[in-house]
Amino acid sequence: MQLREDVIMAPEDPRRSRVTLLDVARQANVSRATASLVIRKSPLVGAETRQRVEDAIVALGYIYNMGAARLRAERSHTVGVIVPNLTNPFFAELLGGIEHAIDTAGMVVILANSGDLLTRQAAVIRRMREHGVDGLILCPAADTEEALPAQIGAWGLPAVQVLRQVTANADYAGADYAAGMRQAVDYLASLGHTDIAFAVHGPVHSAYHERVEGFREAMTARALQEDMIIRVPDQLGQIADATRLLFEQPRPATAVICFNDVIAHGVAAGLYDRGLTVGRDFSLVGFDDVTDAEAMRPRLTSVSTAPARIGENAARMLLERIANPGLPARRNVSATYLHIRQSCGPAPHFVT
Amino acid sequence: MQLREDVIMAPEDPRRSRVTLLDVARQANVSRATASLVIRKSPLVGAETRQRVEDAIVALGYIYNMGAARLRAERSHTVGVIVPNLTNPFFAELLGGIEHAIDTAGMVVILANSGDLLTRQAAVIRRMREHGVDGLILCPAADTEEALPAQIGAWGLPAVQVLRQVTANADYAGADYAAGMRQAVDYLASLGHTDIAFAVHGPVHSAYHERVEGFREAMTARALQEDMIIRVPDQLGQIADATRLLFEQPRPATAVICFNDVIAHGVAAGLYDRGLTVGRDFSLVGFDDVTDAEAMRPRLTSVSTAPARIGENAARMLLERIANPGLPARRNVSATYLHIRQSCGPAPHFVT
DNA sequence: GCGTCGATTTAGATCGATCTAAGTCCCCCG
DNA sequence: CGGGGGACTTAGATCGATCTAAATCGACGC
Repeated sequence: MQLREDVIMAPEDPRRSRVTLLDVARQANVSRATASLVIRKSPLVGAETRQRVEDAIVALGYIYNMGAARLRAERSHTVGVIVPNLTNPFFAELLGGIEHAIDTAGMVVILANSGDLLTRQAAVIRRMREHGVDGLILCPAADTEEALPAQIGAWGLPAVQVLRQVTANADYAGADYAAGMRQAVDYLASLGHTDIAFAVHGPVHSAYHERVEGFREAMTARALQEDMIIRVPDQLGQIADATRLLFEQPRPATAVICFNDVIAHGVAAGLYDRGLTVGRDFSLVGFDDVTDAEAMRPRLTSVSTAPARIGENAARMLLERIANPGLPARRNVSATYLHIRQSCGPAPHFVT
Repeated sequence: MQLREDVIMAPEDPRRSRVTLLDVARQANVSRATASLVIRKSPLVGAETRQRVEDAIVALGYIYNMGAARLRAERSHTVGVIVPNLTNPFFAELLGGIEHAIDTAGMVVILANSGDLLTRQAAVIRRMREHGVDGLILCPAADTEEALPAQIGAWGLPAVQVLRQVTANADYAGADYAAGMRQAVDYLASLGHTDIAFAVHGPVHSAYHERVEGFREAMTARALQEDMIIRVPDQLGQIADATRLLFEQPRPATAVICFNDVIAHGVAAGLYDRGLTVGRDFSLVGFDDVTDAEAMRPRLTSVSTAPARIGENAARMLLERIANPGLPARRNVSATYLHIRQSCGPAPHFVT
C-alpha cells in the first residue's frame, strides 16, 4: 500500500524530489546497498534479485546520480580536455578523436579553451580540479613551465600532454614532426628543388621547435641552405599577402613547406594572386593533411599527422594511467606519412 | 599546537586526504558554515573574518569540491552541449562561441557527439542527466521527435535548441536561413542568372527545410524554375565528381547556391576540374561563411551565419532560463548577410 | 536594567551514493 | 547434529559541501 503510494508520488513532483536509489531499493524490496551493487554490475548479487532491481529502475525512471557517487567513491567519470584554440580544424579533429575514445569508456569530456594564454590555462586547470576530473588531457599553452606536469602529478591528477610536450617526465601523445619534415624535404629534393622555404606562424612551442629542427637537419643533410624560414600572419585571410616574402629572398624559393594546412591554404591563394600555378610554377607541401587537402585544386600534398588518431591515443594513455598511476612516463609518438597529391612538380630546369 | 600539526600533515599525503573546508575553517578559527559563506561571497560575513578565511585558503592550497557542493545545492555549474559532428568547422566555431560564454559565466562545458544518430543522442542525454548538468544546449539529431524538448523540460532540465528546431515550444537559437537563401537568390538574379541550382547534402532537419523552402520561395517570387535541387555526397573529397550533375539538367545551371561552405569548396574543385573559372564561367555562392571562404581563389561569396555568435546566443539564453525557468519559450533568430566576394559574375549573354 | 534589534556566527541535519564489516541463509561434510 | 563455507544481503558510517534555525554579542531605546 505504502509502496504503491510512493510509486505514484515519485513522478508527481519531478523538480524537488528526484527518484533516488533508496526508492529503487524499496520498490524492489532490497536494501540500498544491494541496489547499488546491481547498478555497478557487481557479480555478488543473485540473478533474480538483479532482475527485480533492474525492473524497478525502469519502472521508476531512476537516473544515476554521478555527483553523489563521486563524493563517496572519488571517481567522477569525467576527463578534462584543454586545447589552445577551437577554430583550427586540426584541433576539432583531435577533439573528435578524444571524445570518441572517452565516450566509449563510459566517461565524459569537460572541455576548456586556454587560448594559448598561461593565465587562462592556470584558471581552467583549477576549474577542472574543482570539478574533480579523473584525469587531464592537456595541449600546453606556449611558454608553459616545464614543471607544470609534475605539479599536476603532485596534486594526484593523472595527466597526459598532447601534441606539445614541455617535459619528458610525463605522458605524451603526439606525432613525429621532425620525421614529417624530413619526408617533405626529401620529396622536394627528389624533384630537384634546392631553394626550399619553410613558412611558419603561431606561438612557439615544442611542436614548433621539432618541425624547425627537422627542417634544418633534413636540409643540411642534403647540403642545402637551411635558413629560409619565413613567418607569416596567423589570420588565414592575411597569409596570401605574405606570400611575396617567398620571392624577396637572396635566392627566391621554388618550393615551400608549410607549418600546417592553414598556411598552405593561404599560400596557395597568394600564389594564385601572383598568377602562378601550384604544382607547375611552384611547389607546395602542407602539414597535417586535414580534410580540406583533398578538396584543394590542385590537390594538396601534405604530411599526414592524423589528429583524430592522436586524440584517441592520448585518451587511451590517460585511461591506462588512471587505472594504474604507478606507471613510468610513457610516450606515444605516431609516425607521419607524406600524402602525395598534385601540388608539387619538378624544379625549374630540372631533368630527371 | 594541534593546529600546527594539521597544517603540516595536510600536504603530506596529497592523494588520500585532500584539504577540506573543515581544514580551512580550523586554520582560520571559524566554523565550517562561515568558511562556506566566505567561499560563496556572502555579504553576511565580517571583513576581518573573511580575510582570515581567504588567507587560510591560499595557505592550505584548498580546492573547492564542486561535487560535494552539487550534491547539497542541486547545482553543478555544468552545461551539456550535444552536437551532431565535430569535424565540420562550422560546429567547431559554434562550440567555440558556446564555450566562451559558458566559461565567462564561471561554468564548464560537458561535450558530447550524437553523430546525428537518435540512439546515441538518447544515450548522451541520459549521461548528461546522470552528471547533473544544470542545462543542455542541443543541436537535435535528424528525425528527433517533436516531443523531446518537452520531455527534457518535464525532467526539470532547462534546454535550448541550437541551429535546428524540432518544436516551437522550447527555446531556440539559430539564424534566418530562409532569408539567407533569399539574399543569395536575389543577388544571382540581379546578375542575370535564371538557371540557378541548389546543391545540398547531409541529413534532413529543420535547417535543411528552411533553406530549401527559402530557395523555392525566392525563386518562384521571381518566376524562376525552383526545382533544381541537387544532392551531392557528404564526403568533401567526393563532391567534386558530383559537380557534373549541375550540367546534366534539362536546362544546365549557370550558377549554384551551396547548402554550406563545405559543398562550395567541393564544387569549386569540381568546376576547376572541368576547366571552368569560378566567377567568370560559373557563379558560386556558399553558406555559413566560415574562415576558409576568405582563402579560396577566387574568394568565395557566402551567406554569413556567424556560428560563434549563434553559440554565444544559445549559451546566454540557457543561462537566463536556468536563472528563471518560468520564462515562456523564446527564439533568437539572428540575421544573415551576404558576404560578397569574387565567386559570382554576370550570367552568359547578360548585359547590365 | 531589560528587552530588542542588527550584524555575525554556528551546530547539526542533509543531499545520494559507496564502503566496510557484519549478518543471513542454506547446503554439505564429518 | 554441529559447524564450516559459499553465496548473497544489509545496517550504518562516510564523503564534503550547503542550508536551516538558532545562538551570540554589543549597542541602543526606554
